[in-house]
Amino acid sequence: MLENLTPPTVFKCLADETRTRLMLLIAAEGELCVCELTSALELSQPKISRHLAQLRTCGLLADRRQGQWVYYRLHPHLPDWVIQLLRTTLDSNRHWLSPDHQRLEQMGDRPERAARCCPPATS
Amino acid sequence: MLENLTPPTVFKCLADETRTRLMLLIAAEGELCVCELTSALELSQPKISRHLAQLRTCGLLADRRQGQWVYYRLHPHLPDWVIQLLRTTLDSNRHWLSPDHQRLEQMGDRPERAARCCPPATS
DNA sequence: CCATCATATACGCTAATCCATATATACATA
DNA sequence: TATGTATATATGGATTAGCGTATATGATGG
Repeated sequence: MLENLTPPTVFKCLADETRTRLMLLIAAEGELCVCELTSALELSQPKISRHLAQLRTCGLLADRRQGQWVYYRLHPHLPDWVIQLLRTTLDSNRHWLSPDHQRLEQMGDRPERAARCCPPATS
Repeated sequence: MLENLTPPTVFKCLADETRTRLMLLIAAEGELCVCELTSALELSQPKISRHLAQLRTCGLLADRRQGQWVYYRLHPHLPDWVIQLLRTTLDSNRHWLSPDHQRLEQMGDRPERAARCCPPATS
């Protein structure tokens, strides 16, 4: 699903309120785990998971598992125009995303994100 | 349908190959009539018309009638981030749109576009 | 008026999408 | 191995979206 990122494909991936909120929040924060996204969006875990899987399958998101948590980030090979598109949308719609953002900030017991800042010394 | 242009709304409007092609072609050309779009996209007239109506209803396009032809253009009150989004997408996907563009160029008997360049002298 | 061209809409159908609920998997800790 | 937490998927049903065909509307030129 790498180079199938034509414009309509990308728009279809984003054509759902839940998925747009997920993508913009992740674009703003860099990396978030499923439980953080579930809290921020106040939606059921299966619903969040299903939409994340869809975004992963179409190549917009990448995931990594760290312990019991799975973290999602923008796919590292995302074409530049898609990143620009997300930035533009994000920058002009902070107010629209702010409820999600606030719930994320106020969430207690957010898991530590160790692996990214302390990669293994070898290789 | 003016201020309902939230990100997911916009993405939903664009989440169809025909509508993306229509929007990008219009964004590139400024203004096109239904018959030009039908030729460029090589699709049936009702199909084109139906998608144009959808884009007009959700506020992305505006239309004007000139004689027997109806011209579509980007809606004049489109928020800036939507315009940017279209530009970004267009600039990085010219190759994807080029078959449509070529068929448009090669189309014979394209209607004259008089009204826009020669507005009435009064008012 | 009547015929024609351009465009819009109505109708019936199929296919895709989204959801809630239930269940499965993976990891951690005891 | 057994339990709990985090995440993923399967299933079935309801809604929506898109399509082709047929028809309606609206302007133009006899």
